[in-house]
Amino acid sequence: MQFAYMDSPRLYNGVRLIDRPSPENVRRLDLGALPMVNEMNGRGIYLDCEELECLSIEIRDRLEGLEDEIDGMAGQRINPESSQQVAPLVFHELALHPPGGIKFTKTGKESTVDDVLSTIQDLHPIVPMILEHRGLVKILGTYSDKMPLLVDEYSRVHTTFSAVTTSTGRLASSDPNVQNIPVRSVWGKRVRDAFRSTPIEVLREMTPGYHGPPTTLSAIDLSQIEMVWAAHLSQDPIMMGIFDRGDDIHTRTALAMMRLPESVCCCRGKNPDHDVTGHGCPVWNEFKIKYRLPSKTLGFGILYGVTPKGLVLQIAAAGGPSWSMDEAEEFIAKWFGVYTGVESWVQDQYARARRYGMVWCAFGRVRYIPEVRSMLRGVVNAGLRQAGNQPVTASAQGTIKLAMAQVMDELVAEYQAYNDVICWPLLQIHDELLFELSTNIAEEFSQKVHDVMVSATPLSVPVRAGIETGELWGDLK
DNA sequence: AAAATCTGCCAC
DNA sequence: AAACGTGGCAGATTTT
Ligand SMILES: Nc1nc2c(ncn2[C@H]2C[C@H](O)[C@@H](COP(=O)(O)OP(=O)(O)OP(=O)(O)O)O2)c(=O)[nH]1
Ligand SMILES: [Mn+2]
Repeated sequence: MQFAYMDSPRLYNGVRLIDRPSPENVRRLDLGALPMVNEMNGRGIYLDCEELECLSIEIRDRLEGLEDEIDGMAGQRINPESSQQVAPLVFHELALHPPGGIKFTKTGKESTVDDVLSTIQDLHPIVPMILEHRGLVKILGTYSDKMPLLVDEYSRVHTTFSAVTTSTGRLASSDPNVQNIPVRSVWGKRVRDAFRSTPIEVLREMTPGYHGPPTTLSAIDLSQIEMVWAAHLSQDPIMMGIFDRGDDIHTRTALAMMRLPESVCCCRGKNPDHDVTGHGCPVWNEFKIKYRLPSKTLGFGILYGVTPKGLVLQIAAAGGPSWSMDEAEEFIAKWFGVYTGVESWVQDQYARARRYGMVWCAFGRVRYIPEVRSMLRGVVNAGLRQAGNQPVTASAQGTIKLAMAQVMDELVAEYQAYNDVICWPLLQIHDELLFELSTNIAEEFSQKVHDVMVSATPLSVPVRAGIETGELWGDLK
């Protein structure tokens, strides 16, 4: 005899989609992901230290030149890393005025954060040099100088993934953090290029008796995963329609931001001349970097409660068009006007936070939101934004954690049992899994991982994922 | 001199 | 940055 209500079907390890707080369910979910987490922590990823040492030398060289030029223009010795030296120089001695006015840090000092400086970088050549200096020091200090100090005897970097650190069910990576290896800047990408598949001679050293082929890296990345979950959770028909058609929401946002007609992005496959969304299109790569990337930030920003003021500053910092607050407000309203179901779902989360002092994700992972009881509006609003964010982010983590469990138990176990086959889970980067694989099994294994990832959580819309394979991590894009 | 804080920036 | 969210880390500055 069945009960009258529908139990949600059990997914891998008996985990369920369940719309109420459920610590038992979350426990199953998290414990299931641990075997792969442990495997990753123990295995490490090969790092080409010589490559990074060369990079460090080049960066130091560039830094010296920059420092000379900066000092020359400033007319004094100045440390570009010291915001307390940079602020008086650019805002007062050089009298450069940000369009949005000088901003202040919470302790009342003049802020020289990138977002502000980039709005005045055309006013004086010293500004872009300060910004470049900061970027290079960051890469040098955090990555190219530091990482080689952390490798083991086989030149592998072992991070520590923690599953009990975040309030959203994400993993955290530390010592070193491998979830923020640069990828967006030209210099930064060279850091990522130093993470690569193990040279065959090192492989044989690590794995005596290995007679298989060399290895390659393979990354499987969930597509627009939080937007997909937002569509599923809210059941918004427009957003669901986008994913049902296999469309790309970040690209659509980009086109809207550029104020191009809908027809441009709806003509996919029909009018190749104007179809900037087609991957075969020669302008696609440029489009992706110049417009799709900022549109990701824009779309997630709106979904997670960006204010008109915040949006204006965000667009300006990205070097985009100069919008008024009214225009930003209108864009946000228009976005929620299109995805009305998402707007009401977000409002439901706010109401839930206010009533219960907590929200929960589709797996029953709870986040307490005590901020809603504060007397301070700013604190309350921050709490409400967290309330809108956690259910989406935590649900998306459910998808990848289930995949990690199933891939480890079923696929990695199988392939590691074969002779002369390397099948190593290396890293998890929130919605992406990185493996090192013998080249002869790379394609079929990656395809199987892909299939597990996209079917781990059956949603109202298709979950998609991309596979990229290559020797260098930096090549997987 | 070491510890704590502030500010800034890398990624998803 | 006062107000998209989640993290970790480093250099400068301040406190102990
Ligand atoms: N709130 C917020 N979340 C972000 C931001 N950037 C990334 N995320 C979250 C949401 C994404 O779904 C998830 C994975 O990041 P990705 O860079 O892979 O973006 P996404 O998967 O949406 O697009 P993709 O098709 O992979 O290019 O991380 C951001 O700027 N703000
Ligand atoms: Mn992704």
